[in-house]
Amino acid sequence: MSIQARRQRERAERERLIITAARELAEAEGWEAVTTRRLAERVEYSQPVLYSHFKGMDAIMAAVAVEGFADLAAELRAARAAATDPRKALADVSAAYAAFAERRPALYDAMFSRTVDLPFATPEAPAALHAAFGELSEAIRPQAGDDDLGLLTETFWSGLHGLMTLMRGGRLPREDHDRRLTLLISRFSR
Amino acid sequence: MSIQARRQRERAERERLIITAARELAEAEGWEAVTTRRLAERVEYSQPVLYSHFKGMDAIMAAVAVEGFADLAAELRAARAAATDPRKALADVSAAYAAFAERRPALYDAMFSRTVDLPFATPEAPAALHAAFGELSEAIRPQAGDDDLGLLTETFWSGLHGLMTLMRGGRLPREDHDRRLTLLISRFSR
DNA sequence: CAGGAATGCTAGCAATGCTAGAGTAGAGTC
DNA sequence: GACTCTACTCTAGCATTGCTAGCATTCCTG
Repeated sequence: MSIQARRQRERAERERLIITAARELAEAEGWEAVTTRRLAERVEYSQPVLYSHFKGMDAIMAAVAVEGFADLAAELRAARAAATDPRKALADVSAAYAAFAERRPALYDAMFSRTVDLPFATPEAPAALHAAFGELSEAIRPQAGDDDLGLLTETFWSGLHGLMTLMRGGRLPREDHDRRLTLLISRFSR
Repeated sequence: MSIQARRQRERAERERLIITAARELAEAEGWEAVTTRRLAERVEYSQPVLYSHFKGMDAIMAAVAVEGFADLAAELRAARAAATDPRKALADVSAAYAAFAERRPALYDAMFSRTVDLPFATPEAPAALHAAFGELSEAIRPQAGDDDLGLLTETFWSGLHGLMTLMRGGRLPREDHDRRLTLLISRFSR
């Protein structure tokens, strides 16, 4: 029994190692640089080991994304907790979201842009994703009025997501980012 | 002289052929199915011919994107022209944008999601892109108030783009799309 | 009807995701 | 304490990718 437990523990540790290595590699050089060979070399195992843990590269990316949800949720929560009044809370949470996307673009892509095999808009979605979404919801709740809070959160989130992806793809000039963000918030405020 | 002219014409035709084939292949099976070999087979030339026209696959995708800007601009213009009052114009143009993204997802990705080597937020950007952006601008102008029209257009566009990409990536439930779109428009209306 | 230049093809390279099968530990049994 | 057997990891390889070098061929020019 104890031997099996130790093996399971070692396996879990190695899985974490793989996920961390994949994330670090992606954040350092982008997802296109995360190949099975380079990842295997980094964790000092052969490629087939990766496949004993994950179905394929997509599954590895999904695991990285799940980690990212927790990080994002924590940062949004911190931003909301530090804010004094509701209006500032929305601005601060939005700024935290934007900062996260800017600071960790590869991680953000795995979470929100790349096609990964994860449940999103269902109860089975990762708990951390619900947590992050909940932070956005609470931040915008004071501005909901008669609108459905869930729908409003989704729509505001779309605005944030669109701003970040279009800017990062070179479709929007960087220098106006702050003004666009302010404009988005003001239009979503009653 | 005439011979050179004919050759140039034939070359241009073949280039169009390549672009069209790439777009059709992408729209039928997605961009990951557009490989140099399949594309070459489709246009009934060998692979190196593609490289005599384009620097690589990215450049082919960029050419497809430029074609797409013209299509989108035309559809937005038609929607705006058919609308009776300003409020309806914004709704119709937004719906046309969403319909375009839904109907031609691969084309939309090349235009707005994939990283392609094209100038966007500069005067050198494709004229058709400016045209499409201009349609959005005119549609939202009545709602601008004291806000800068360019920034407002960019921000509203980000909202549309975010809605479509998140929904298509499975991050937002499809069934609420219309309500989210309505909500976005209402928040951007004065 | 030759000479030459443009043009398209065959063949191949390095790298990709993924897998089959061999080899090697270490755990359980007498 | 020796032995079998299971579980695990690695080497080697497949099919496919984007891209390129160098050879044929074709067609225009004089």
